[in-house]
Amino acid sequence: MERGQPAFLLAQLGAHAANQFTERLAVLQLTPADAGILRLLRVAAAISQQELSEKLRIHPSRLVAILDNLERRQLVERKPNPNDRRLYSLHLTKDGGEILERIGKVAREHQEALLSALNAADRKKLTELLQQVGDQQGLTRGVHPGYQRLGKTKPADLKHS
Amino acid sequence: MERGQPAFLLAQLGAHAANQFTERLAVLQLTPADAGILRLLRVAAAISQQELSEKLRIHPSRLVAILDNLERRQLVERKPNPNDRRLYSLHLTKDGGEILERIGKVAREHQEALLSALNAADRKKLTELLQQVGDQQGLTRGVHPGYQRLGKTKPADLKHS
DNA sequence: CGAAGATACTTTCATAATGTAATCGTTTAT
DNA sequence: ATAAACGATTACATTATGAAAGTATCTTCG
Repeated sequence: MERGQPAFLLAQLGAHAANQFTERLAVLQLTPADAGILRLLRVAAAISQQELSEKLRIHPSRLVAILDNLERRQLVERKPNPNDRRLYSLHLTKDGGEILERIGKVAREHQEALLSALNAADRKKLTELLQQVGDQQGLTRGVHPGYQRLGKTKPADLKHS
Repeated sequence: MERGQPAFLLAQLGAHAANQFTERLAVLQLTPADAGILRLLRVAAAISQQELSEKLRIHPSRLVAILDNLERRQLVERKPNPNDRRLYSLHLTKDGGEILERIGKVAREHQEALLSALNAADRKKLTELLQQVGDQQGLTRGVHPGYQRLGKTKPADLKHS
């Protein structure tokens, strides 16, 4: 909770980085969740909504609307799964692949702007340290935990005037 | 947007750190906002709600309920400001000071758990690097930007079936 | 002085985010 | 074949949050 404490700095900078990236993505009319989905579909094509929701920790019911939107914009396609008609087989479209490249460009610009204070050696060192901490903390590489409500603040808010 | 990219790692770890800290605070029946307020009141006693909302970037109308809660729990006190009866003069109570110490303890435990992968030298290095980046990015030391909706995602969600 | 405007806090209201549970069609197991 | 399980979807409740109006107070200026 103090100014120079690394844990606080991490939370502070992490939020800042996420905010900045969110702003940049908005130019492409995308949210971070959208980008995460597109990125995952590139390497894990044909997965179902269930699998997608598990991997990205997005609630299945929320995923519906997100995919509706991405599909309407022709970035993603829901194909029927021949083996099981309950499941969809999700795929990146051509447009989806193209926008993914633009996302990559945005991400590189974002990172460059974010780390402009550091030289190459320092960036490398920072990356290593973060990676070590992340690994030890059991974070899945490439999956942003989001900021979901976890323990949902206990109702210490009894409202009796 | 890739696995080993420092910007992503930063956002990912920052969210993780914030989540973990939020969980630990919940044990004390406090939210991060509560903790931020208590901490600020220790060093900036007698400020008004207006000032508080500006410093912590909390919407004034939201602050009302938060302070109602803290005051009901006797952690904070709204004293009248003799010079201007529109303003409150906010103060930490004795209980507030005590819980602040417990918050400090929780924060230290949190940080220790978070950085257990790193030795002292690495922690120092990490802190320096984060500080450099944070300063260059214009972040106010000690103020968490929160995750407020910034540009509010453009309505690319025209719902025309 | 006293009216007009600004300011601080509070309240009300509209909207958005997100989770729970029910629903529908399909598949699997007995 | 029937029951249970499952994936996707929808409906609904809850919560978060900001915009704006309301109330009291202060300041400014005629």
